[in-house]
Order: sequence, then structure tokens, then C-alpha cells
Amino acid sequence: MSTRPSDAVATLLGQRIKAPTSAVERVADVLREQIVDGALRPGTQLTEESLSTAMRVSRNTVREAYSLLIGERIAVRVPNRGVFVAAPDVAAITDLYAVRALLEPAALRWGPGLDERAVAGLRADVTEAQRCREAHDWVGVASENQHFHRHVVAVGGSERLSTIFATVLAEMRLVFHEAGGPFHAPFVDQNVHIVELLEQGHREAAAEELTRYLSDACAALISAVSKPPSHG
Amino acid sequence: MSTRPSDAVATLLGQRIKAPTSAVERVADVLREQIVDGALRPGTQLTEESLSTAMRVSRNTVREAYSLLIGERIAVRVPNRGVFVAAPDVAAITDLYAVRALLEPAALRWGPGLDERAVAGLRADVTEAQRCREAHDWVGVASENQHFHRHVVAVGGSERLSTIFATVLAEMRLVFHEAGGPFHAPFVDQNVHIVELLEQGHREAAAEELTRYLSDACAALISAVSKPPSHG
DNA sequence: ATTGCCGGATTGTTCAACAATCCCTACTCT
DNA sequence: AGAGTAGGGATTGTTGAACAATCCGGCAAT
Repeated sequence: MSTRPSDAVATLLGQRIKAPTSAVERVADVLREQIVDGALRPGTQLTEESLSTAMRVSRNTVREAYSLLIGERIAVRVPNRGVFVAAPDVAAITDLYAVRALLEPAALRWGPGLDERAVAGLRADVTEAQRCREAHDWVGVASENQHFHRHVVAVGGSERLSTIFATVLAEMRLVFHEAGGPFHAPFVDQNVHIVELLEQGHREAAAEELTRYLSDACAALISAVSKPPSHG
Repeated sequence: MSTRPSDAVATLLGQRIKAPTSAVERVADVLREQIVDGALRPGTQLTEESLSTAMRVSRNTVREAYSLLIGERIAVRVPNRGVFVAAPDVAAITDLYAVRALLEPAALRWGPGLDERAVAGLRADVTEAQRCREAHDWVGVASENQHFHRHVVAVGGSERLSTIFATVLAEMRLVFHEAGGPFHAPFVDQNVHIVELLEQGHREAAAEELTRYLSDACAALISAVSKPPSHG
């Protein structure tokens, strides 16, 4: 996969002529990052006035930015009450895993993009997750886990699917904040096993392992968020 | 699957206490319908001022409504140029069918919702499609075809998936307007065959038939939109 | 034919204002 | 003490006017 000189030029030009980011998008970007990183917790109200003041934009701009996030399901608008960071409940968790249980194994089974390079990428994800786990870096474990699953869906070979799945992952991030630090640690080994099966060319077995993993993870997550907090 | 009396009451109450529709949503609803029905053709510019005047709302309200449609991918915003009805090209069509090729057969294979009632619903869809075809009602054929595929994905048992797929179908509607009236007619029989397989309990065979169907339909659609219009 | 400039159309954003909604608190009544 | 009601404050939903910025098309000059 060589890069032809004309490709390189087009890439540079593409970057040069890319439209500047609008204020709406900038506000949404800042908020999205704070939500996904857990700085804005589920259920937090996002008031138009305070954000308008803090980011020195008008309330109309804030409203438009909110609409972007609502479309991504990481925020919800309650008419006449305000916009809140989404707080996925058990039903939402169940639904999210239903999406994943359909998408991810299907991508592993028939996705047209599962070549050696893709498998190597998945191997890199789990290797990094293992390293983070040894270092008790739970944020890193969660992050690598999401990379892994994003790459799984990317095997499906559809840009739209990848975009859709990014919103699923963003919503899942909200849930993981509720679940607590080491949630993903026990599942790293299952991801490793999935990669091993893929490396041996056993796509069907890998897909079945992934289905089991998702079912286990769903049950564990529901259990984790249904418990009273064990540490204030 | 009986409806308990308390469920029926809750449904009624749910409807009663549902929040009134905001102006933004009303504008978006009107536009969405016009786009999906073909009254607003792909590539049409939606100017804020004219819509603001036509619908007696402010430009800010129009902008917010546009953002909803853009999130659904049936409109696109070109910064500083305006908002246009989406005009899916061959790459978009290919991507849409990639989504469908992953989602729909997976739903048929493992979707938890494929009970007798669901199969009966699919049978009703194809029966209605056949009736529309006999009547040369191509709009009806296309509409029933979409009902069929929506119900297929609903078998996946996820509200999010169904919502996501609704946007896929809306975008497909734009493409079908380009393709011409009888596009779906030749595929009705394949849908019938899929239902027959499901009625016989052959989920795997039905999924494979659906995969073939989608591949054929994709190729036919790309061919149809790549041709010069055969009738002005 | 090409280039540059200007004007018009439209978008992106701001601001101030007002109406509407909702929630919380305080007060009154039983 | 408990329940109900009213009022005020906070916030949202929306409007309209204004201004800056961008883009495109038409026209003039070379």
C-alpha cells in the first residue's frame, strides 16, 4: 500500500481546505470530551446560561451544540427542564449489548475487512490492554478495550457502521464510569482468546467467543451498576 | 403475548403525558416527511430564510431543525454554503448496503425476536407488497419493502438498532427516488422466498437468501442511478 | 480567455427580550 | 402534623434584529 505522490498532495490539500470548525462544533467537542472522560457525570444538568457564559458563546450556539450531543445519545433533552448528561439505566445497558451482540460477532464472521493487518491491530489492542492491566491503569484498560471493539466493528467495512458504533461506545463510556475502575480487567483474557482464534483463522469460533464475552460483560455490568456504591 | 390491563392503561397515560412537540421538532418533522416522500429532491438547498418565512418560525429554530435532519443523514450542511437534502452517491449506496448486509442477516440468524408473530408480520408485508405490485403501485411496493426490512431488523430486539436502521432506510429512500418507480418490483419474490424459509424454520437459509438479495439489490441500484435518466 | 473586483445572497453568530414551564419554598387550612 | 395552593425564581423555548463572514456570480479590465 504505497502512497502515490498525487495522494500525498491531495491529503495535504484536503487538510488545507478543510472548513474551519464552527463555534457549535467546538462547543460540542469540548462537552463530548468532558462527558466521555467522566468529568461531567451521568445525570448532570447542562444549563445553557452557564455554558454560554463559560464558553463565551450565545445561548443559541449552546442549544445547537446540545442537539449534536443528543443525537449521539450522550445527552438527553427533557423539554422545559433542560439538557442532562445521559444516564443509561439497566434497560439502556441491555439494549446497548443487544446492539453489540448483533454487530460485533457478525463483523467477525463475515466482515470483509478481516485481513492480517486487521488481526495484527486487534493483537496490538489486547497487548496494550494487558500492559495497562499489569500497571493497574484501569482507564487505560477500558480505553484499549474500546479500541479493540471499535476495530472489530471496523472489520465490517462500513463507515456508517463505525460511526454508529462510536456513539454506542460513547454511551458505554458513561456506564463504565458507574461500574468502577477495574471492570474490564477480567475480560482482557477473553479478548486475547478471541485474537488467538482469529490468528488461527477460526472466525466462527472467535465470533462465538465474542458472543459469550458480551453476554458475560452485560450481566457483570448490570450487576455492578445495580449495587450500592461500595466506596463513597 | 397478551396485553395486561395495566399495560394498556400505562400506554394511554404515556400518550397523555407526552411532552408537546417543540417548534424545532415540528419543523424537522415537516421537512423529514417532504424529503423522505421525494417532494424535496436530493441536492435541493434548504434556505433558512425561506423556510423561516414559510413556516413562520425564526431562523434559529430552522437551524436547530436542520441539525436534527443532518444527524439523521438525510440532509448535509456545507459550512457557509447552506444545508442541502442529502444526495447519496455510489459510495454512500455501497456503504448503506454494507450496513444492511451485516445487520439484516444477523438479525434473521440470531435475533431473539423471531417468533411466530414476527414471521406472520413479515408474511403480511410481502403479501401487501405483492398486492401493490399487481396494482402497479410502485410507491406502495417500495413502502412495503421498507416495512419488511424494518421488521427484519426489529427481530434483533434492540430499540437502538431499530432507530439506527430507520435512518438507514430514510437515506435509502433518497436513493430510491433516483432509481425510478418499479425498482423494487423484481425483488418482491425474493422477500417472499425469505418468508417461506422462515416459516419452515430455516433461519440460516433465510439469512443467506437475504444476503444474496442485498448484494443483488445493491448492484441493481448502483446500475440504475449510474444510468442517464431514461425518461426526462 | 483569464483575472480581479464588487455586489448580492446566504450563513454563522450574537444579543436582548418575552412567553412558557417547572420546581421549590412558604403559607394556609384542616 | 400533613396536605394543598400560590408565588417567585430559575431555566428553557423562541423570536427578531443586527452584524460579520463567506461564497458565488456577474461584469469589467487586461
